[in-house]
Parts: sequence; structure tokens; C-alpha cells
Amino acid sequence: VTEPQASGDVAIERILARLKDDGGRITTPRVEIVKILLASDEHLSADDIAERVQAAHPSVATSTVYRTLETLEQLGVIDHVHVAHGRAHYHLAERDPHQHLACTVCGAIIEAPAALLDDVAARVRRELGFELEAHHSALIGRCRECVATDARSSGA
Amino acid sequence: VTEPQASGDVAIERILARLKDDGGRITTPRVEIVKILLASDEHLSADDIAERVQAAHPSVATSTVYRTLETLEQLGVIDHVHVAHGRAHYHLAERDPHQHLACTVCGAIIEAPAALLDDVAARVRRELGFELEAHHSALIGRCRECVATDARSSGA
DNA sequence: TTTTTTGCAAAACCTTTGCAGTTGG
DNA sequence: CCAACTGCAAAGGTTTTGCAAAAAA
Repeated sequence: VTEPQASGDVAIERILARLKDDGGRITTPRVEIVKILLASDEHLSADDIAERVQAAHPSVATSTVYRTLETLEQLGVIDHVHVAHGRAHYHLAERDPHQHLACTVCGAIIEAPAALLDDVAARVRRELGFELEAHHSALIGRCRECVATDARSSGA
Repeated sequence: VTEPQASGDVAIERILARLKDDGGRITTPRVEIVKILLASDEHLSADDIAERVQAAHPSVATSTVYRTLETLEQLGVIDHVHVAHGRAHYHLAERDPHQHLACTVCGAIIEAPAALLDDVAARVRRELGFELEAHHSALIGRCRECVATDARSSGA
């Protein structure tokens, strides 16, 4: 059986290889951070990631997490989205491209189809010469649950 | 001549009246901040505003600026938009409603038609139950000038 | 060994808060 | 006079940075 059995292993290898090809080094914090990114479907904040790394390796500094995320982003491995209060969330670039909707009430990040802003992007390019980096900023508002909660409490 | 000659005066009066109606007081910092907001077409950060107030009244504290902006926002006089790095920009709510495009390179905020995101808002509401607060977050990307500069430098 | 990466601590950035003193009405 | 507002300074949360020690290649 030469087929890899866990796709995560392959993914890790590929990412670490990219790091190496770039003249980078494979270190424990980096491996752990990549694992966490691969293991999570969610959009994690730098602090979320730091917390998880530190659960297993308490000595890893938060600044290392930031520096690693920056490196991975430069390599095109991950992307980050800004949600409303200056916090960034990170996720693998390889995931299906998608837009982000951030709930101002509960903080949830909901994924929307990548094409959501295509028309808007075309329009601002045509009319204003503006190149939208659509994946880079979340659209903000309230998610289904929080809208429902709101309606319930104000209606009652 | 009972007609006001400068529309700015009327606007100031109206805003200060709202403040007063709400049980608020008319103070020097508040008057100055409202004037600055009225005098500027731009989207100002809290710090921009603080700087301008302090040019004339050096003792006005930045925290007062934040508190005043918060008060004015609660009264519906102003709105704020979040641009990519955790900085908020403030502008009068009375201005023509519009969307904001923030340039990641030069920091400019470009206004776009208010209706820009109407279709998107309708779609995420229908498909995801998400209530977009369209005016609240800027779309980010690169403005015409910065796109041109980029093309020039990478093309050369 | 050499260069990259790390951990730590400190600083930077934007914003909020506590509190005593000031001010508007 | 009294509540609302202010200035100051300190703290909050997130991210960045300087630097010497540690680790990868």
C-alpha cells in the first residue's frame, strides 16, 4: 500500500516542504501550528492557535505564532480575514475559496460562496478602478441565530 | 435676514439640539468635534479628530473624543466603519448613504454607491439568514492609484 | 558552524475605563 | 446645586519588535 492513508499527513508534508523550499526550517512550533490549521475547520484567531499550541507545548510564545502565521501567509499557505474588532482569523488557503460573514453579536464566522462578491468586484473595478480583495475582509452583520434571538427578545 | 446663510450653522444647531434633547450638555469639546465632522468630507479616525481638536484646544483628551463619538453615534448623528487594521473611521450619518472601499496600500477610503451590496445582502439573507450590516464594514482592496503604481513597478 | 527561529519582555497600536475635578444648566 | 462631562493616567486587547539564547541544517 503506497497510497497515503491519512490525507492530513500528505498535506502536512506538502506545507513543510514549501517552507523548506523557501529556505525555512522545520521546527516544533511550526509543525504544531500547521497541524492545528489542518485539523480545524474553523477560522482561528492567532490567540486561538496559540492556546492550542501551548496546550501541548507550553513554552511556545505567542509571538512565535504570529511570526509563523506571517511566514505561512507569505508562502500562500494560509489567508487571514479581518473581522470587526481588529482581530484577524486565519485559515488554509487551500480550502475551497469562500467569503466570510462575521456575526457582530456572537462572533461566529460563516462561510459564503466564493462568488458572492464577483459582481460587486466587477462593478467597482469598472466604475472606480478598485481591485477588491474579496477574501480579505469579512462582511459583517448578524447571523441567523442572533437575528432570531433578537426578534424574540424585542418581540416578547 | 432670518435665513441662515451658512448651512453648516444650521447643521451644527441641529446636532447640538439633539444632544440637548437627550439630556446632554453642550461643551467645548463637543462643539469642536461636531464642527470637524461637518467640515470634513473625509472619513476620519478618532485620532484624526483628536489631532484636529487639539490643534485649537490642546487640553482636550483623546478619551473625550472617543466618548463624544460614542455619544454621537448613539444619537444616530454619526456612523463608523471598520477598516482592515482595527481602526474605525467616523462620518456623519446624514451624508448620502454609501459603502466604503478601503485601500490596503495607501489607506484611502473610497465611497461607493449605497446600493452596491443590495444584491449580496438579499442573497445572504435568503440563503443563510444572515442580516448584513452593509455600511458597517469596508470592503478592502487596492484603489485605482495604487493598482496603477503596482502595475508600473512590477511591469518595469 | 552559520543562519534561521525562538522565547521573553517590552513596546506599539487603538480603545476603554476609573476617578476626582470641572463645568453646564 | 447637581448631574453630566472632562482630563489624566492607567489598563485593556491584539499585534509587533529587539535581542540574546537555542536549534536546524
